[in-house]
Amino acid sequence: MSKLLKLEEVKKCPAEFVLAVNDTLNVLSGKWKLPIIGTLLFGRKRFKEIQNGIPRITPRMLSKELKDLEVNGIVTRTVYNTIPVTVEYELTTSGSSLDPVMDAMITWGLEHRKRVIGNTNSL
Amino acid sequence: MSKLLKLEEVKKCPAEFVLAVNDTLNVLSGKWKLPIIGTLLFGRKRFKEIQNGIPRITPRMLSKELKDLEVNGIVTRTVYNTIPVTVEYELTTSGSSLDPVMDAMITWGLEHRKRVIGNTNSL
DNA sequence: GTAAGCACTATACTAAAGTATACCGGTATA
DNA sequence: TATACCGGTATACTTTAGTATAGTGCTTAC
Repeated sequence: MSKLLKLEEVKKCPAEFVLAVNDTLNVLSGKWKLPIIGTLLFGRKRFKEIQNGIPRITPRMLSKELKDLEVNGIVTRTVYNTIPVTVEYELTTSGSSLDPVMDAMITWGLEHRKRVIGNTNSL
Repeated sequence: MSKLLKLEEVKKCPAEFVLAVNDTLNVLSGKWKLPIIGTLLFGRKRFKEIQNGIPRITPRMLSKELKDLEVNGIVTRTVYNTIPVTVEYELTTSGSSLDPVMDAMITWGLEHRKRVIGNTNSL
């Protein structure tokens, strides 16, 4: 397998296609992933800073989701042994490079709203 | 508000940004949405055809997800009064235009796999 | 008249995701 | 000594997502 596959070729291969899209979807799925990633797009932040930036999130969920993002290689967790300890979270390369995916989603979401939700006056 | 917003401007507006990305995410989230959309990318299909194309899906879930996709404007449902009735599902403009989003996801997913899952030999 | 196919629906269940509330050890401040 | 901040964890709960299994009304095929 060559080190760089063209998109067109991948699309002919449903297995790899599905795996890759699923990876992306899994990383972003859940109620709080997007707010967290969004917050970290503005730079590294501490636990409480993230929590304060996201209105109704509980520490349990924030902790859980940050762990999730960490094991998935989206954020890094750095502990400084200050007194008391300071913990900072930061997006990895993978995390930051979600930007084009988000862009595509924004574009689609806006277009879709114009087409559908604009017509029917629901939601 | 002008009829066409530049992406850069939208990004400065967290509310609209989050709404649009959430729309996209909601449309794609769930275990069976992607397989269903994927199947329909190859053209309009009947209920049983979709079911046969997606290994372990139950008619309940297929029915539920198709309804979901329909009310979200991703697929259309057409009933032909043949004997017995024929029902066909087809992607709408919005449904078909998910392509660039998927492309972005494939690209990110593949890159991410190379970076992370390639390193640690897990999953 | 029995069975099978189509396009589903109904009921009941399990599992996963998310919430609420309280608490931990350490430190520093009043 | 009492309170509060930091970065969380523990326990119990509710809600949502998904599964299992059976059945519906209609029709044609045997």
